[in-house]
Amino acid sequence: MSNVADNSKSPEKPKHFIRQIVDKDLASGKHQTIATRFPPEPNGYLHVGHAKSICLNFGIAEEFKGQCNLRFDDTNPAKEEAAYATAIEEDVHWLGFEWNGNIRHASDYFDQLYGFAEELIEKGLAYVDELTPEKIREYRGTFEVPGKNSPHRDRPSSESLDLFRRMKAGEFSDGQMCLRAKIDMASPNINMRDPVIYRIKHQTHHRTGDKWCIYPMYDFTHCISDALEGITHSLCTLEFEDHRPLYDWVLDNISIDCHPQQIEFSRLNLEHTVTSKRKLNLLVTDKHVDGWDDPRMPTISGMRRRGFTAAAIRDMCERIGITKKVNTTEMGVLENSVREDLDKNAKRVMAVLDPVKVVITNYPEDKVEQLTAPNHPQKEEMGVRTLFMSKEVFIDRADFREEANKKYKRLVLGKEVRLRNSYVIQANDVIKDQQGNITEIHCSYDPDTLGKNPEGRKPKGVIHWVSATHSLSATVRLYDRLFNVPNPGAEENLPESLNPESLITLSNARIEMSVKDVEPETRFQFEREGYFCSDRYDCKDGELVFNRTVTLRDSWAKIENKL
RNA sequence: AGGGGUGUCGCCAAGCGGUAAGGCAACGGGUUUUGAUCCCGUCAUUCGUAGGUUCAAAUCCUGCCACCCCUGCCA
Repeated sequence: MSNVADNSKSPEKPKHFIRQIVDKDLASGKHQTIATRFPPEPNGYLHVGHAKSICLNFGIAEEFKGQCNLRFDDTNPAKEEAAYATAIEEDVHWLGFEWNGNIRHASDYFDQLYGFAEELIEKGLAYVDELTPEKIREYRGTFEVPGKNSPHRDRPSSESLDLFRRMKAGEFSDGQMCLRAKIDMASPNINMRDPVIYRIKHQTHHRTGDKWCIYPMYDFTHCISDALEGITHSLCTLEFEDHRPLYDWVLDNISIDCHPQQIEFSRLNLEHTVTSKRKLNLLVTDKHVDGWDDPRMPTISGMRRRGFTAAAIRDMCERIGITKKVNTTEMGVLENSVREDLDKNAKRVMAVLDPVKVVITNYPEDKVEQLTAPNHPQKEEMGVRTLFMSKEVFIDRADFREEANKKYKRLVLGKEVRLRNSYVIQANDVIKDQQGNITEIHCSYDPDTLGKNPEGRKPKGVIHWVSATHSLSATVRLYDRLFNVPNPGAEENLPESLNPESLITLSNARIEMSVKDVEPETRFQFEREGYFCSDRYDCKDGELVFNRTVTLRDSWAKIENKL
């Protein structure tokens, strides 16, 4: 659907602080052109929080006619897999962004990174430490207590160099030694207390295979990768604020002629969802959901399958803005963004989710009429579709009551209602089974009400329907929020706050014929119900499966609750 | 001997010394063959708080308070 950014008619975007910085850097001539990057670690699926970062990085590059790289931060072979990388690429593309040139990998720079490490050693700014991980932690000190120097801190750089080369050659085992930057064990910033920059890991890397058994740490890798790629603005989340001095220290102390500016912004938090990789993983592993792309998951692939459009996700990211404040966005913002997109772009169709049979007693037995209905009430250019009218139709159980107050505008015994895009009918009789469940409603119709109101009156309600004989059976999955609490991430026991009704599967739904050969991932508005999307995987071979993306706004529910 | 950040409406968020934008939500009303959409209207005398500077302060200064992040050979 609408996968292309529609920025054309948003006259002025809010100037958040990062745009202001970029503006200023361009105006002052600090940069002729800007370069950003989106640097995921290929160890999980992208989620809505990443979408914010993707939109920021790619968006700002696009806006200022710069470029944005896609770079996999693959420095920890123990956690990373090629399969994740493939999924990430697909998600970024689907969101509507194009990266600059080839995909980059931190692992592409392993040779250069190694060279810079040797340079630091030669300058006396890094040393090989043989303290155990436990000892390193102990020597690091605490927030209140300064750390103390490792006994190996002042060994000759020639010795460190030799040891570092032997580390690389595979002479030592994991954890036996590591390379540390020599900065300041007494720094109030713990990241500056001689951070480890290389560690030994006898582990096959998904791209470099067994070439390396030592791998650089994030703090050493990220800034150099940025510099090597000529990144001008390195945008990251708040928790890296304390790492910025280290980012700058590394670039200031190696022979490199580029020094990107790291700028931090706050992550996205969405009410009723979690975005921690660990928690998302738990949901999948413990089968609380049906995989990473379950439509209830806040992953990009999950939201896609649910029916959210890329444009809607981008729109939400624009609306929430960029600041350094800790924030929690209400679901309403995302929902508003999808509704706005889908209202404009989704074809309308009628589907009866919980069918009850209506027999139109005065309608000729074998007559089948073909009626024409617009695909969109406001957009004529979206064309029309054919509806089949017959003696027996289905309506939704919720649209009929034997008796009701005047607020209820649907079918009531003895009263009239409009069948949308068809005739006005009147309910005359109700047939029930032994348990008292309604099995049939007998109605009469007014043949002179097609496209016009009955003489002298106007039915107050309109309900949707499908022909009992000329309609299709469908499975409809009603999704709702995965968690009942606003901030599930803060919950001690995550599964306890799961919403038991996050998925309701209706297998007896009926839908109009026009949808017969629907392609997967087609979005519709089921009139009076909500926006639905044919399932990307399960809707095939004539089997119709739809996922509810979001309901329509429901002011009736509010009225009803007040009654 | 701690350090780094952040506080403007229920939720986001502009504002950058000249007298509180906007969006979402909410609440009224109108149009409507979707209780949808659309339209119209209401919604911060006050910016964490206490002082100070100034003709003028959300914006500058000082003190206090609250919240978030940091002690992986994770990113």
